[in-house]
Amino acid sequence: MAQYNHTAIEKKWRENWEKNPINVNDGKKPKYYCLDMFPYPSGSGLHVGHWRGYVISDAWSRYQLLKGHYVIHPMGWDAFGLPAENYAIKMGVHPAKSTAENVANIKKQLKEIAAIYDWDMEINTTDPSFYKWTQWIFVQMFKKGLAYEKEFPINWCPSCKTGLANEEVVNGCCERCGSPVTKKNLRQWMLKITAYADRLLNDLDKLDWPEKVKKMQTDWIGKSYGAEVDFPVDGRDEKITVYTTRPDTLHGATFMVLSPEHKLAKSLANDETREAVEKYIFDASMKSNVDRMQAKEKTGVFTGSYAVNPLNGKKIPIWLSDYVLADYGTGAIMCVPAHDDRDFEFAKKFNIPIIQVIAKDGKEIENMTEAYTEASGTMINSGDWNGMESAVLKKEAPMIIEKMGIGRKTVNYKLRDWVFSRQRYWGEPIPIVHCPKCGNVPVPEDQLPLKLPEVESYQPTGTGESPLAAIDDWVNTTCPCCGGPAKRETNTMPQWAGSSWYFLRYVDNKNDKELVSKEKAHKYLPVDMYIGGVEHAVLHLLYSRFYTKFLYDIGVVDFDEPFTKLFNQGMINGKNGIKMSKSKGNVVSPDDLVRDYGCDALRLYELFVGPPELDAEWDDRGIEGVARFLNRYWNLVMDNKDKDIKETKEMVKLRHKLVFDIEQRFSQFSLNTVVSGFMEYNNKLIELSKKEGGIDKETLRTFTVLLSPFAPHIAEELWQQLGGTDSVFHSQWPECDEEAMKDDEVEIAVQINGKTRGVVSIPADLDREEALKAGKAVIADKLTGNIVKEIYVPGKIINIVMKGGAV
RNA sequence: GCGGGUAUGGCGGAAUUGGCAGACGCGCCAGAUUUAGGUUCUGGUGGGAGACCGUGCAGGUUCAAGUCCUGUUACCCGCACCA
Repeated sequence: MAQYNHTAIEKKWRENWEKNPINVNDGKKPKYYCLDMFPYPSGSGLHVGHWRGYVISDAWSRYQLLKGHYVIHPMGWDAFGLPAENYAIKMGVHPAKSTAENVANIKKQLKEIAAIYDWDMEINTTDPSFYKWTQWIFVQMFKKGLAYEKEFPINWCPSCKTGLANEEVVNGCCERCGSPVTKKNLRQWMLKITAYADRLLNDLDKLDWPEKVKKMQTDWIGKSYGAEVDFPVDGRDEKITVYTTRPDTLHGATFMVLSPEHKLAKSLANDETREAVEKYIFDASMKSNVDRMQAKEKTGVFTGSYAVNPLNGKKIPIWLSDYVLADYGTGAIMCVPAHDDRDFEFAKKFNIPIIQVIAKDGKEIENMTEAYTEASGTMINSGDWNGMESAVLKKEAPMIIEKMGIGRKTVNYKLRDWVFSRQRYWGEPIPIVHCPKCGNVPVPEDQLPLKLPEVESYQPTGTGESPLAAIDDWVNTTCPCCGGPAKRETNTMPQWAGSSWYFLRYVDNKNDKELVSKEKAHKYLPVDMYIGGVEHAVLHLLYSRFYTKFLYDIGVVDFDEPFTKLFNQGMINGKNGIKMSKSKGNVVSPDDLVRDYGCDALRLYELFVGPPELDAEWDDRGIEGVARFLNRYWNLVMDNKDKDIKETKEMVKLRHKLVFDIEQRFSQFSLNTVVSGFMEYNNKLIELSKKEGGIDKETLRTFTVLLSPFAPHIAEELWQQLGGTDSVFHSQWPECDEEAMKDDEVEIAVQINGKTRGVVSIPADLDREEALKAGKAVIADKLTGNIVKEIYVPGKIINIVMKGGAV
């Protein structure tokens, strides 16, 4: 058997498409924007796992192209930030240099995929013409009061020597390097993402995104409804306000706990408790996130002061404990040990009374061993509230409290404002000038971009100052407002700054007047399909939504959600599900596979390896299967292209079934079964061709068009071989005629008591009586009992329910 | 602890959504071609001599369950003292 020469064919068409682009904007076709999450130019290059997402998005893009769209399918580089900078430091070169080299290398590798990227749209976040607009957006946010300065203890990565956003801390460790995160008191630039919390939450409903991601964002925003209650401090003027979601249990509060960072914490101590209180506060300040999270047992210290329950006047002790977070709610809680697990544990440990206020199963629990946390049951031990249903009271209590003047209804969010400055070199300089007279003044827009200066030592200092702070003649400047001496902000932006809006820039990447023209934004955006890994669920994907909403508010774009549909592809792992990494030595490079089997075969195998949304294990041997398939299909077409086979009914039927199956699976994103479908139908065609002496050209052309989004080179070549004059990608995606694929005869199973005993071939529309007769004839010898019931589902099954007799 | 996912041959995985479980591929076995190996081609391949048994486990609904319901186990992922 002949072998097709993938090397020659792929080279031929690669060059041809370069000269005659297949995806052209004629201004008439509807647009379809299919976007990949852009890569950061790492030094280790692409492995087969990276290919997967790019192959999925390219197959989808070509499918949209064949369906008559002008497809926006761009690619660019997320080149600022920690990974790029850490790599540069490791290699001992300037990040600008290593980044440029890595971009060139990955671009070369990316071209091997043969995706229909429009390289005229290419962007790079480190390009001043790009980050001019990243800075511009920051200035707009500053003007609207959404970018502000604040000094407080932030998450600090001692290894990366920079502050981190909440979203960048994973299990108490740095998202990038895995080092345990500590706290550091630093002056920071913050973005007020919390101002958008409700919109970010509510608008999730409009998105066609995986439920998992929506859920992660919902949880991250963490909206809760409850009440603030003011507890006077006994014998003093101050009040301590607590936040609770269970105001119904207010009568059961037997103590109060403040976080050690609470502003009243120290002052609540008396001469007896002062030493212990100050020690506890100091110890807590020394603990890292990881220590604090991993604490197995609750710790705490009594302050010596009491609060007064405003509802019933009872005095309750005030404690300090680090299980209360300083920056959530009010940093203080009322504790109802009978109805909260944590409070229960704390009360048990420190012998604090436990008062049950909700009856469980109608009664009070004797010898309580765990908290009763359900909001269901009748109120007891609750004064006026006795006899009410806790579920009802839970909703009404905030209003009752508000009327009494002892508190108010309120909502809370887990979402915090975004720590936006980094004490690193390789990022966009924050375009702010600190003037002793005028305060913080943004760099005037006509002076943007504020270029990142050349620096001798770009290594992080670890002092909380960025390396830029060492460049005196850059730091010292004049105030744009008053002209007096002033200093530049020396922190840089996080990597997420550029990636939060890059997708807007592709469609107008050379515009030096605007971030994107209104006209183009309206015409080409938002993104219809966004493809990438799930790891950005609460990082990039949340930040991008925030940026888009802001740009919508200031009139830059006319939509407020950036990505209409999102698809998360699964990861590709090495043997035994071990993540591919250089250190494990299990990285599979696509380069050799392309050389040996061809780009088309690798593209198919990337999809065939498993359901695209699930993780998969890479096994090199599997690629042989798709390579064999391509070769068999090649031979089938080459054998038949010069024969003049007339189409038979059988061929027409098969053709329409093929179109139906592929279309259905493709549109549902079941790409692994699309590939198996090609194999299945190829086998059927080969069989049919043997039976009938060949296959008609129309069927082969149809198959070839369907195959083209997946294996573009071989499809293009065979399309020409079958007489195509224009590119296969300028042909039409075939449509299925459901009438034409209907079978006259169907094979259906004949069962006795649900167990298959035979198969009968009958006309598809045969009536019940006839069908049952035919079915029973097949299994006549087994019908030895009394027939109780006969089931016939046309096209599906015959089932004879029988009592007695040998089955 | 809370939330989500997964469980089917030796392996990766199919199953038109309740209708012949194991499509398709890998691997394996046999045969053909070849001096031989590789490639390619043809056939076979869940278990069991068998009646039959088989979709993590135990029940249930149904004429019929991988699919629906109840309970349960294991693994993976996300969040994690958010009051």
